[in-house]
Amino acid sequence: MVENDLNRVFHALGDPTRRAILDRLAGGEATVSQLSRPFPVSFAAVSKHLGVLERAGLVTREARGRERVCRINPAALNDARSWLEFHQSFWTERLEALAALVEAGPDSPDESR
Amino acid sequence: MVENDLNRVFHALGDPTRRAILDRLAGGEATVSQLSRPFPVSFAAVSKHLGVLERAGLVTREARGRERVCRINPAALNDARSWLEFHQSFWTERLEALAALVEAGPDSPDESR
DNA sequence: ATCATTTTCAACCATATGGTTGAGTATATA
DNA sequence: TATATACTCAACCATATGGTTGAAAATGAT
Repeated sequence: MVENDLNRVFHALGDPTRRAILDRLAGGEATVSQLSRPFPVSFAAVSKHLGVLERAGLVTREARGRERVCRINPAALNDARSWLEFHQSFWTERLEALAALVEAGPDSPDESR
Repeated sequence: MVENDLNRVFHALGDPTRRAILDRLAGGEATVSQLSRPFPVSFAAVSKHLGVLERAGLVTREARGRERVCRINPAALNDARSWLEFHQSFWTERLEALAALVEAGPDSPDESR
């Protein structure tokens, strides 16, 4: 299920409007109309984006009267960040290993096969 | 341009096959056919995925004879990780602020209005 | 009760996406 | 030279995506 979540999270983050919505939400909660105001797309489009973000777990919508208050839920970013960090740490390790090899001496610089 | 890169990187990471390719590549470089072997899609499909990953800067393809050697380039993950960490650190700060408020005393626990 | 506001939903459209197959190109091998 | 291998490219297909507009539903205000 983490797999599926990662799909949804990364896919949600792949759209600039949705990232902008999250940026805005980082400044505090907001209603759908407050959120949609600065964007050059229709109200309904923003509502759809919020649906995508909500399904990815990145945003929660809570009814308050006739409004929906949206909040960011950065906990959903954890899996994505873990994934990225795993790959980056792998890279760091490899670079360090390479540097160690290079420093150890130019005798066996190539062990790629 | 970072914007555009983020679009491409997050979009590329949104597909499970592409993440699996990166996972595989984390184990070391591989040719396109080596990469495509374990996947239940056609050779051409994997080649396309590699194109997406390459355009996102996540993978490099280098010709070696008739083969293409693919390598992961985790440096491209930097922007994505920065973006995620910004939003998470924001969140952490807010949580800490909330915790501080709660500890400070139950007199003004609700300032959400 | 009526009207306005906020939001979602449904239908629709153009384009993007991920997949296929088949042809084409370049390199290795017989 | 002929043939097999590794790969990309082009054309095509089904579905997903992001956008629109126009109801519809629920709540607030008069």
